[in-house]
Amino acid sequence: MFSIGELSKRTKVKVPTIRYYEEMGLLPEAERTAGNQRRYDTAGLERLSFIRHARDLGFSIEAISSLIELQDHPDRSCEAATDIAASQLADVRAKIKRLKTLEKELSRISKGCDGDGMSEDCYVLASLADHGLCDQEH
Amino acid sequence: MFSIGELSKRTKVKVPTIRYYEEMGLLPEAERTAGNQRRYDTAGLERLSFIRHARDLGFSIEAISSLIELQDHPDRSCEAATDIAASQLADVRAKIKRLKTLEKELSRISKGCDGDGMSEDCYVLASLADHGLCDQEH
DNA sequence: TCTTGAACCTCTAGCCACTAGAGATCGTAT
DNA sequence: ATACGATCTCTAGTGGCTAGAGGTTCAAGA
Repeated sequence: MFSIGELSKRTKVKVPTIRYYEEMGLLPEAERTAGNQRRYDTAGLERLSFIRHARDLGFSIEAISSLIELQDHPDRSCEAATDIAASQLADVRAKIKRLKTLEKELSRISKGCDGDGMSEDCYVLASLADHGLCDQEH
Repeated sequence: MFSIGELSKRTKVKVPTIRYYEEMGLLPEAERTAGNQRRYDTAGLERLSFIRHARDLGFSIEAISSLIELQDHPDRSCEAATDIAASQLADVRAKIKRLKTLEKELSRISKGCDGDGMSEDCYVLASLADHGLCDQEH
């Protein structure tokens, strides 16, 4: 049994975040000492590691909630879990696509400036003021 | 002179968002009718278009604030504006990089499942539980 | 001129996933 | 026994809006 600080160190999840996860129902309510401090065992450690890994991969708290539920009901869990992962993947791909469009536009705008600093018309500002100067929609 | 609703239609920025921008200082306080309703002219329209375009490109409210200040002080503005745009570009590129790592990992995890749905060990759940199964850090 | 009714006003609260801080209590080492 | 770091709960703040309540104003039609 170890403290929340120890759990935090081992998982690299900050202490208030652990409490937040408990409040959100991602972690079961921890056992307490006589003095009301939380104590954890390896089960808690594993669950928090799972949560952290999923968060790192961009899964929402809600999605993680679903995944945790699925862990507890192994029948049909794989299909549903794969769905959630696939949806997360689609999300990530959509974000990449959008960001690539932005990258193109921003690098075009940035390059447009001659770096002179003395020109009375700044291409960056002009581009932002007038969407017509853009290559694509974004 | 036109109403906030008209401005909203022309810029495709929602009415509460316009009020929010005013509160945040991105838009100057609008003139008012005798009955306290906001009225705008083309100057307001242009500034809001600028803001919307910059937001679409992912600039933060704070960055836009700086850009607007620069508009009003044309000396040295180009250098500073280019800096802000470059920093935004770097941000976007960093995000793309991170998302690409996630994409790889997620597609690997998703493919790991045989789609059977009957296997007692779900690869998605196993992968999330054990970071050691991952190819890379993320 | 009067009456609708859509558009407007302000204010508060909610979203997500935390983060920060106050002020009090606990646990452990000396 | 004391010190002091770790923990507790609670509230509020972050960014960039969005939603809703409850009240007022504007403009068009009768």
